Amino acid sequence: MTIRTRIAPSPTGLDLHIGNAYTALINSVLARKHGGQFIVRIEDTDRTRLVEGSEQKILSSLAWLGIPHAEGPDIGGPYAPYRQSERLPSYKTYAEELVANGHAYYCFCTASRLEEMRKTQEANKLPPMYDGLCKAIAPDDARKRVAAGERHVIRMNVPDTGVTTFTDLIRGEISFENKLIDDQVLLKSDGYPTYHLGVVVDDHVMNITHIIRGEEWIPSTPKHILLYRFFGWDIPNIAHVSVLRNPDRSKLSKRKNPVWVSDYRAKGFLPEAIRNYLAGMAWSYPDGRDIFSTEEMIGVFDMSQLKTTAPIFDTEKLRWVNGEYIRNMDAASLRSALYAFDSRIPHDDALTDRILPLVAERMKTLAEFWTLASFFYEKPAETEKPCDRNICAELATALSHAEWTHGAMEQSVRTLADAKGWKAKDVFMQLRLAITGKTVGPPLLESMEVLGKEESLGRLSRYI
RNA sequence: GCCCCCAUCGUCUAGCGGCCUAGGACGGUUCCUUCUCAAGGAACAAAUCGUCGGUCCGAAUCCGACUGGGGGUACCA
Repeated sequence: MTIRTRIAPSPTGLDLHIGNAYTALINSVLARKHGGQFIVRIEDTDRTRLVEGSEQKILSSLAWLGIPHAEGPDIGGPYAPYRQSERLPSYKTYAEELVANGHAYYCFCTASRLEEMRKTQEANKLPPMYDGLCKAIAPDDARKRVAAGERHVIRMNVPDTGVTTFTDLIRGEISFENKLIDDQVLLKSDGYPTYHLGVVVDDHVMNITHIIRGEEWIPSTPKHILLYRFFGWDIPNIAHVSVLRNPDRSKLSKRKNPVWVSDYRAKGFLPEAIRNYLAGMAWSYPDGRDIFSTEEMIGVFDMSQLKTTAPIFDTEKLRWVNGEYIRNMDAASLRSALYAFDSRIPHDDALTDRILPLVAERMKTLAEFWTLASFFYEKPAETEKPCDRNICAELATALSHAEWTHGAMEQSVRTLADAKGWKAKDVFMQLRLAITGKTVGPPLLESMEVLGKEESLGRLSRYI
């Protein structure tokens, strides 16, 4: 049997959540390792939280990240449609089937009654659960009320005795007492399924073999197990990966951290670096190295080695990983990544290729290119510190006679400093300020070589 | 409240009963290199393996309790 995995994001955010990217990567790696398929299914069943354009963002971020899918709403596939809002009749049929054989029932309770019920339960320190009022309605009566158009939902009929157990691929056996499982709503009054019905039906119908999702879903898994049993379906393999956390240890949230993939893209992170970092959050490379490609990961990936502890998303380490990738990139790739990232960079390949060796090892993100290299393109408006007129004048004279190579220029600067009894360090700093406008940056003389004699001396002369 | 998951340096982790006086990486500190900043090299600091009990000749590794952290408790996913 071919392995089929999936992610099922709901289009309720601005973009692909980094946590979704993390589970997507793991799902994708497992499928690829076994020559299977990784699919994307959009779970747009919450009409109130739907965000315009979210689905497109999710799909494009997934593509940008380099996590390709075999089937999805954008490219179709043998199990289309891949958008739950387009599969409504299916859920209704399955829910009705459950009602017919007693595993679910119609519920006519209003929102206000449910709210009151919960308040009472809370006051009495009871777990907030549906009290089963509508379960007592005779099936014929319930059917008549539905036929008459009364507003209703369909709830699953959870047995009130026994234990539901499942084996998590990375956590082992997990059990829940049935009496603590709520009679979950399966079909909402607007005709849309809840997550629980939708996910079970579609995972079955789409032949998903491995469900890999965040650990926040562990408590609802017994409901899903029960549904598989009610339907008489085989239960797929299930694994819950840890959630990513904020530095304060709470679940990663947009209030405390950037959570959208586009945030990281905008900050100048590379997709391969993000994938590498995310992979390291979930799993350790067998030989302990921190830098590895997704292809290398696929080669040695083992589900049972997935982490059980929820890691803190460490932006510093991500920056380091990104820097490693930038340093190891070939010039052409880095060049085009930069052009795509920052529109201010002129598409002058020859010039870019002369600048890159000077700045690439100083960058941790693509965004840092401009802060490091803008002086190559724009005359610095003013320096951070005032330049010494006398030193600048002497430098201009000395350099105007020097051969325009960094070696010769260095000789000339050092000779001047010696002759005048100035500290070479100070002279270099004056020159740096005059040329680049900053106290830090790429190697000065090499930079001046790129800038050219005329431009360099021109900048220097402004301070004379 | 109730249910569930988790627990090794600040952070990410290696470790799956003896190889551990606990190894690596990020970050930090110091030094080398050096025209600045990086990168690179060297070194240092940093974990009584959450606590307490067991099991065992032997436990970071197995079991239990507790504590701590996290998650879930919706006609949200």
